[in-house]
Amino acid sequence: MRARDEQKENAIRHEAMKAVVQKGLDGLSMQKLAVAANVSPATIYIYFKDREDLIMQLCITESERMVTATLKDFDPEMPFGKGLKLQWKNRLNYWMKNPLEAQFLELVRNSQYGEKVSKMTKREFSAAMRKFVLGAIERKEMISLPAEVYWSIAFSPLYTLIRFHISGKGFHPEKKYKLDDAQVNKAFSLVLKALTP
Amino acid sequence: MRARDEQKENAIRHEAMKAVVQKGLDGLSMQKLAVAANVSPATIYIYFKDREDLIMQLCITESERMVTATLKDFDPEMPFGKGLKLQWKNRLNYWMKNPLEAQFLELVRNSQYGEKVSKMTKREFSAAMRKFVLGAIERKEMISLPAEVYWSIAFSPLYTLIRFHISGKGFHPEKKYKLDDAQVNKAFSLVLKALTP
DNA sequence: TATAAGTGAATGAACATTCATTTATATTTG
DNA sequence: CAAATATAAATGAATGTTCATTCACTTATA
Repeated sequence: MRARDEQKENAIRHEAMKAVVQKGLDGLSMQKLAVAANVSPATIYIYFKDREDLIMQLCITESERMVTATLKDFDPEMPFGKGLKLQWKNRLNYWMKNPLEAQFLELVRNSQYGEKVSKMTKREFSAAMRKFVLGAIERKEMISLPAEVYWSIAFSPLYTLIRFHISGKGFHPEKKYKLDDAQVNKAFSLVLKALTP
Repeated sequence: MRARDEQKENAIRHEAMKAVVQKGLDGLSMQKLAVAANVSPATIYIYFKDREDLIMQLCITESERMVTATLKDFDPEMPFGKGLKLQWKNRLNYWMKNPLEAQFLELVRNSQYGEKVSKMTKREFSAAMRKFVLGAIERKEMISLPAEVYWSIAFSPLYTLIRFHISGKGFHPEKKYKLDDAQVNKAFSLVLKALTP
């Protein structure tokens, strides 16, 4: 028996994400992907059932990596301020170190496959987040809020800043926008001010 | 001379946005669009140069409608709290009354056409926003912040809540999420708390 | 030597766009 | 006012391209 060449699968996965991020989901052509990954189109179908399966497998792998990165050193029993800060750090870190993968995930989530992807979300993850928030409310470290309102205040400013950074486009058209620690810390302190009693 | 049938153009525009929102940008097929709008494929090319022009024209028309809606009753010299509240109201209103159009714009902005679209953004609009914020800082009604950090706190929670509402998916998988006035007001008050000295 | 990896060429469907005509109507002409 | 004409709207079929996927075959190796 001949063994699978792991490098081939890696090349396919990497070039597929690159194509999607650079040219949109419909820019992912199986024939062009084969050329980019230096394999035959038929080879892709050894590793993936079809085009949709390829996209879904990439999502599954990357979602898991992202969840793992996001939960690094995190404990749902942490004090609120410390836990939220760690969440910001982990999420920011994942984006900065994996911009291609993070953008790929975001693109697919905003696409017609968004439904399918959201069904693969880890239970473990939302459970930890829920426990963290409920504990914080109980201990009066945080005000009581509907989960969606909490999330919108706690994390959407961070993701908005990250998107500004990745695109390089802020509100000063002449120069490239760059997110720095000072801005992250400032935004975080405002969010904390909003969420604490 | 034969006059153009305005209803045909409207049908094309409407069905195009519907297709994009329902099936993604690559789900917009000119031949299927012709069937949906009840015209010949060739007719579409009377009104629009090509597929990309169609998408861009839709963006231009809708961006203008959105800017107009957002600036309704707004004056950059308004007191900060009042002005920000009106902004929230106008933006929320536009989304609730034009979910199809708003989702279309968002989808195209997140796509490979995003670059092109952002170049069409109204000067008038950003000028008004800048004046509003600078005035508020000057009068000490708002803390001084980099524009991007300000925007991320001031508006991204609103858009996040709107996206929850439109998708119907919040953090309770069993029931449909619905954004109500109480939640908007709560989120707004937290944002205001974060941004005021 | 058996088996699965890997291939290049082929297939048929869907795609954006064009073209040779036909159709409706605003304007001109009698 | 009515018939003729000019003009652009509107069309269905056709064009050439690109697409995802398959298949008969070759290659590497356990």
